[in-house]
Amino acid sequence: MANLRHRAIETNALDHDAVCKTCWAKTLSFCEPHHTESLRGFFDSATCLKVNPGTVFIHDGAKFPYYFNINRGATRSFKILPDGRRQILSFGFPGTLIGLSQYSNFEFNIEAINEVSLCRFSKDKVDYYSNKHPELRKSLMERMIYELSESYAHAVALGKMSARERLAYFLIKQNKADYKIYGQLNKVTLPMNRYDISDYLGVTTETISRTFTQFESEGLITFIKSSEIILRDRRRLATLAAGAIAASPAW
Amino acid sequence: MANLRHRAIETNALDHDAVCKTCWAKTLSFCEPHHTESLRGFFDSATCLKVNPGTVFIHDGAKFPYYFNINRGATRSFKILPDGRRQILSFGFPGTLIGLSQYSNFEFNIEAINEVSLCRFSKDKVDYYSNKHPELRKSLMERMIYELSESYAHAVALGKMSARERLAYFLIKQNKADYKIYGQLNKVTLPMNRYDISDYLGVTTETISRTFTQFESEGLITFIKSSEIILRDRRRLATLAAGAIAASPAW
DNA sequence: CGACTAATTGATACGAATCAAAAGCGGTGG
DNA sequence: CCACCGCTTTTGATTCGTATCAATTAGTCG
Repeated sequence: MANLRHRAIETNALDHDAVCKTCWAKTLSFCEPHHTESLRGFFDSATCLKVNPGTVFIHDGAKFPYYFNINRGATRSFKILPDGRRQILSFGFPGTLIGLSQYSNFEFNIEAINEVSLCRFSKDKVDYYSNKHPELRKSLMERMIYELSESYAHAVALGKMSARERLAYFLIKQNKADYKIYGQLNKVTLPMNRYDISDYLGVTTETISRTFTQFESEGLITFIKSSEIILRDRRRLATLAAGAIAASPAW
Repeated sequence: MANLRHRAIETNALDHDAVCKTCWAKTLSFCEPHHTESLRGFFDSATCLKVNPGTVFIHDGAKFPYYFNINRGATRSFKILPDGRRQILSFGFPGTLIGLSQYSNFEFNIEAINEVSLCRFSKDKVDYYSNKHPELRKSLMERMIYELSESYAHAVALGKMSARERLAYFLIKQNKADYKIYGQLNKVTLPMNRYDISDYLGVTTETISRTFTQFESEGLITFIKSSEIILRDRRRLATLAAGAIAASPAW
C-alpha cells in the first residue's frame, strides 16, 4: 500500500471504547450488532479517519483493500464520462458502508461533501472474521442488498420519471434519511448543492431550481434557506415520488 | 409455502449428475466452483424448473425463500409504476442469479422472455452451507457486486446519455453477454423485443427504431433480421457507449 | 461593504415523446 | 401455396419537456 492517496486524511488507530461508544452512526452501521468480546480484535483493527470537504478519497480504479463506514458527514459517489458529464450514483450519510463494489469493473469516485469522519476496516480482516462469524458477512450482504435496491429505485426515477417526480422522489428519500439520522420529521436538510442534486437526478440545475419554485408555489414545500426545506404536504410529494400522478397536477 | 404462484412451472428434483454435468450455464454460474463432495447435499437440495414465455414467476412483494440460477433462456426484471409505466431493471441470461435483493423494500417482477430453465436453491440451505463453506457466500457476494455495478452503469446511461449512446451501450453490453454465453463475436442476438429495449433504456420504441436505422445507415451495424445484428464497427459503438462522443457524430 | 459563487428567473432551441400511418413478419386456414 | 389477419417494427409529422444560453438576484466570506 505504497502511494496511498490519502494525503488529506488524518489517521488514528481506533480505540474501541473511545470511538465506538460515542459513535454517531452507531445504530445505523453494519458493525453495530457485532460488538461482542470475540470480535473485539476486529474492531481494534479498524482506523478512524477524517476527510476534508471536497476531497475525493476514493478514486476510479484504485483498488485499496478497505471498507469505510461513514460516521459523520456526507459523501457523493459519481462517475465522470470522458467529456466531463457527471452522474452522481448515490449520496452517503452516517451508517453508509463504502467499498462494497470496489472490485468490480465499474469504477467511480467518492468525494466528501462536507467534513466526513469514517471508520476504516481492512477487507482481509473482514474476510478473516467473517469466516468465523458468518453474521458479519451477512450484515455486509444486507448492506449490499440495500444499496442494490436503492440503485434500482434510482434507475426507475432516471428512466421513467419527469423532473417533478424525480425531485419529489429525492425529497422523500432525503427526508427518510434525515429522519433516521437526525430524527427530523418534516424538515429536509441538504448538505449537497443544486449541481449535486441535478447530477443525481439527471436534469439540469435550472430545472431543479424551477421545480423547487413550482413546489413552493403549490404549497408542497417551504424554504427556510436554500438548503433547508419544510415538507408541507408529504403525502402529495410521496404520491408524486411513487409515479402515481401521470402528467401535470390535476388538482 | 402454500399458495405458490408457480402454476406455470414444472418442478423436478435436481439430480446432480444428470443436471449439473450437462448444465448450459455451468461455467457462468455462482455454483460452478463449489462442486465438491462436501457440498453434494447442497446441490441435491436444489430443484430444476421450467418457465413458459411471458410468465411472471417472481412477483412484487412475494417473499419466497429461494435463489434461482438461470440455466437457459432470458428474463426481464421490471418495476411497474401505478399508472402503468414500466422500467426494465435488468435482463437475465444463463448464469444470472435471481433473488439476491429479495428481502429489500424495493419490489419488482421477473418474467420469462422465452422458455427459461432454472435451478432453485432454498435460501435456508444456502445459509446453512454458507456458514460451513464461507466461499459459497463469497460467490454470492461477488454476484451481487456484479449486479450492483451493472446497476450503476445503467444509472449512468439513464441519467446522462443520449438515445444514441444508450442504444450503443445496450448493444455493447448485449454483445459481451452473447460472447460469454454463446461465443459469438460480432453478432448480437436479441431475445427481447423493441418495447423491452425501450423500457430498459428509458426511451420509446420509436426512438429505438429510428436510432437502429441511423446506426445501420452510418455503417455501425447490419441487420440479419430485426432480432439479429452484426456489429460492423464495434470500436465506434464502444466509444459511443462510453459517452466519449459529446454530441452528434463529427466524422 | 464589495467580490465571488450559488441559485433563480427568463427566452429560445432542440431531442425525444406523442400521435398517426404504413410496412414487415409470422401464423393460420382455405 | 398464397391470402388474410394480428402483431411488431419502421417511418412520418407535430408537440412538448427540458436543455441551453443569458442575465439577474441571493448568499457567503474576507
